[in-house]
Amino acid sequence: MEYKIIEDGNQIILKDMRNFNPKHIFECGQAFRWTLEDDSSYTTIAYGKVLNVKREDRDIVLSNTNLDDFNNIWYDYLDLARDYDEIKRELSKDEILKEAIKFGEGIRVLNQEPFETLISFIISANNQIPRIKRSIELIAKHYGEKIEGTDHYSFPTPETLSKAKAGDLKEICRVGFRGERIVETSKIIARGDLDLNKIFHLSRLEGKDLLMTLPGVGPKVSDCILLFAFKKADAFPVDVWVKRVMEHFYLKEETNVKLIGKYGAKLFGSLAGFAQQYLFYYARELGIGK
DNA sequence: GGGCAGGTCTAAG
DNA sequence: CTTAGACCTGCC
Repeated sequence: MEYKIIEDGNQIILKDMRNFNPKHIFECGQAFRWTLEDDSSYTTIAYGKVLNVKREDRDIVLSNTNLDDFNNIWYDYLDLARDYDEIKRELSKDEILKEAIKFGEGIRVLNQEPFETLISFIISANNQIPRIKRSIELIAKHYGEKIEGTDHYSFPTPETLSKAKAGDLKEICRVGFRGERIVETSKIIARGDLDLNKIFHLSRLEGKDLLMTLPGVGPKVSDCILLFAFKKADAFPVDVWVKRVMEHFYLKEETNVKLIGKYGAKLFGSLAGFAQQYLFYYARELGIGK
């Protein structure tokens, strides 16, 4: 580990932290509960806690936390055990990825909570980031628990969401036609008919088959959940942006998403998920194909 | 006002 | 097994 960890009051400071750019990490479409503050730091609610993250020169400052939470929660959540220099070195053998990495050099893939990730990406279907974020905040506010001493709310449990009315989700939380899918999926999880934690021990393809039995979870959403919550780094979610960037730089012709998914998985192998994040950020920054 | 956005589901071919 | 159409919503 090339950086140093320092505890200072309610802060944890990662000294000389490389491969960690908050904008790249929190605005690359993998997480929806990070908000940009006036001081250009980012705040999130996860694992029932509120965390603020700020880059200060060469350091990353995590505020409103302590060493215990850092070790038990944030170290894994922020994927701090992973060697991104090595990943970038490997992926840079590909000339296009080498360019993409220049844009999103500070990207990391977060390890998020399974149920929240599941519901969040059901909401993401045929949707836009600002609206996805708003719906998730509204769901937390109406169905989650207030976090003591703050104005923030945790994301609700499967049990709570399984008792929600699809109509309320639609009218109050603005999720539209995804309301039924959210309730039905929550019921399946709450009943224990599908044990999400089991997926940690499955291969990507086995996990994908299991997730796709849930209402609202198709090929793209399942890959996102596998990558962002279950550490399946070989998952290669193909959304419209990845489709555009792959067609533009690699395939040179219109190609259906299923084929692009196979192509990416084969080309990038066990690092496909990281490649996808760099390419996604690159495509959006450049507005490729728009 | 019609079109479209970080897909999925359904009903057909 | 591949492929159109519909689908909530909010902003252009």
